[in-house]
Amino acid sequence: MSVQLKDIAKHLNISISTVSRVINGTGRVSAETRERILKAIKEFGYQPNEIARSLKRKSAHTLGVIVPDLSNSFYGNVMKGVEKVASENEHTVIVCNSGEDIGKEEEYVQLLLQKQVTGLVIATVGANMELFDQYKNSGIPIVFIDNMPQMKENFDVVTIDNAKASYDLTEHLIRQGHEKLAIITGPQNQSTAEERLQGFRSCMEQNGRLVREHWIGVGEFKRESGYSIMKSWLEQDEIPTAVFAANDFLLYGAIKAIIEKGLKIPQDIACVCFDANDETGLLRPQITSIIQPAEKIGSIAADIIMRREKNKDLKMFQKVVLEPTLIINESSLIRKGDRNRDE
Amino acid sequence: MSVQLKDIAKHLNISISTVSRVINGTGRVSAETRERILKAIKEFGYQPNEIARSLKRKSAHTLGVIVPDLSNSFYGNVMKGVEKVASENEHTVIVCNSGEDIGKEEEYVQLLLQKQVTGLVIATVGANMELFDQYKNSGIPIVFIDNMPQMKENFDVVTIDNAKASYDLTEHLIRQGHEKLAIITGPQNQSTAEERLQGFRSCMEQNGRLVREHWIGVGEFKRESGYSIMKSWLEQDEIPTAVFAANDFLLYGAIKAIIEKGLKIPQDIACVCFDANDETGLLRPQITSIIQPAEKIGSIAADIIMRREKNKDLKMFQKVVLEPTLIINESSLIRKGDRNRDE
DNA sequence: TTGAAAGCGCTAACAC
DNA sequence: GTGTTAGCGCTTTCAA
Repeated sequence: MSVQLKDIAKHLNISISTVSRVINGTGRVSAETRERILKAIKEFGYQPNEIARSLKRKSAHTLGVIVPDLSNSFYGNVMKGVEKVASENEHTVIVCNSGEDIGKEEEYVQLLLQKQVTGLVIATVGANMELFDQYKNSGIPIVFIDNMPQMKENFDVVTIDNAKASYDLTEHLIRQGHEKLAIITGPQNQSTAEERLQGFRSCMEQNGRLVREHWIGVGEFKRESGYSIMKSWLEQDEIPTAVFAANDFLLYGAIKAIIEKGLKIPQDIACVCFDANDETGLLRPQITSIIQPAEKIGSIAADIIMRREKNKDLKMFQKVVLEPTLIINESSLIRKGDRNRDE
Repeated sequence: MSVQLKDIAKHLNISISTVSRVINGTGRVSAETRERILKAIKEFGYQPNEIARSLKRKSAHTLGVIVPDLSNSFYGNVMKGVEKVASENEHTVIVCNSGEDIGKEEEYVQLLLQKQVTGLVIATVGANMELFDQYKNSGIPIVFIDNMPQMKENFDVVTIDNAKASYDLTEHLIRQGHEKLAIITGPQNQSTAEERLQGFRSCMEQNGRLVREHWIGVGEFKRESGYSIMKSWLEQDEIPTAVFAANDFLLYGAIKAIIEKGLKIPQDIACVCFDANDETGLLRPQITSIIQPAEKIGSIAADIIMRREKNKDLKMFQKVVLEPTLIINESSLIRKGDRNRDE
């Protein structure tokens, strides 16, 4: 495998450790030999073998990240944040795409453990705690983002207050005069989906609104789910005047159904959701949405790991709760007298 | 570092190598000892140290990927494809975000080399070949996607025919009756940007159209570039009737300028671009665009590396040219009599 | 069928 | 200042 320490040591007729010293800038070496070594290194195109270094130092200088969907721009931004901080700290990052498959997630957790990652950042799609037990006694820090496991007390967490954000979003709809609210959320074993429903519920109750159980749709955080759930509602006699979707894809699907039915947004049905971050500026209608600071979530998560690496015996766990942004747009704004009631 | 081979060997009073054998399923071991070992492994929660394995086998079972922007969904999809194939072959993938910074890209190339990656997939932002020289004699395969370096003969490549796709897109505009075409492209040291301009040019010439040099805008593959270039054109007396953007962000910016000016798409200015893959279904106008098979690009690139790993002495390099899809949408379709000429 | 031992490429204690 | 040497945790000959 190409050129290594001993090659250049032999070439210069000096010991391997002297060469190592100048490479690592550790210990003293005479200016003269240093020169010769540096020259030889360049000449030979020597590159230290990071695997060997990692084995020796017992750290791969690597973070592991597991997300449900790499092509989703929310996670893309999370990755960007993680990568940035990792790189600033001379670490690399291994990405794993669980595809929302809990089995796959589990394999990855294991694999990353074996790869001796410095820490793990994970947007889990389950709530299974046993999975993470091995991490606890391996001493490898693990930071949860987005979805939380049940026993989050023993781990670091960086997230937003989903219930509160959901409450605010719901309140916005109620303030707009809506009585008939429907919600489409995701798998209830994912905490985000569950907390967003909770926030919706508590706001409705707080405001004396009736939550109609048949207008609680549970889908898969995908466009198809949003579409079919909305479609089924639209086939009934009474339809909601406002729809809250727990993420953007669910809403895009719902909107498709609404448009196909010939209804107007927001006049017939107002729409709001999480994560509709419009990077194009061309979405129509423009969506009222809770925007999470995705990149920041990633960078803070990575930062926590870096901190733990420097301070191994940190016993306290932290829960970082970031502030999302509520962006109010045309999809939920009713101009006076502009509304067609459906009955 | 937690439990290791020697621990369970000692516990069972057998040799380390026997334990290794049952873990790897290599060599014969009596059924009885195998049982005892398996039991102990489970009991101890033993996890093999992949770093040590990698050092021994001289392969990290890892792919390196360098992309300009992880939050861009095109690259997100590429990553997804790479990760999928890597995972199927029991490899992990290290991601690096160059941020379109050639210096950073260079550092990453070096770093990944040191990390002993099995192969490198890169969407380079430069055309600098020296950078990749070290790879050549390290024997680590490198696959270029998206942007190509100058001397692509010595490397594998998976891409689309940018010039042809660009030609087709331009031809579509000409067929729509446009005479005054403008193009906004990216940095000319990126082959995609350059080839797309080339394709535009050759189509214009082929069709006897004059290419107006002041309507060739060169920006940065970002929304701001598209906006400012378009804006400057709109401030002049004569404005184009059609705009071709070399990627989606450039176009989104251009559209912003067009709308601000009070002009209509496509009636006043028709718009087309590369990579406007609308996953929301809500973009208005819907964009006529060349869509690249991003995930497939990633998976094929990874596949090439996996193949090279199995067949080290493969001397031939391959150039895989994938077929993109031209999606024709309202942003460039003129209904008869619907056009306002600007002079 | 099992064990001893060499060694993957490097770092770091320890000696000179 | 420089060299010798003992590992890091594992796989894999080679012997027994």
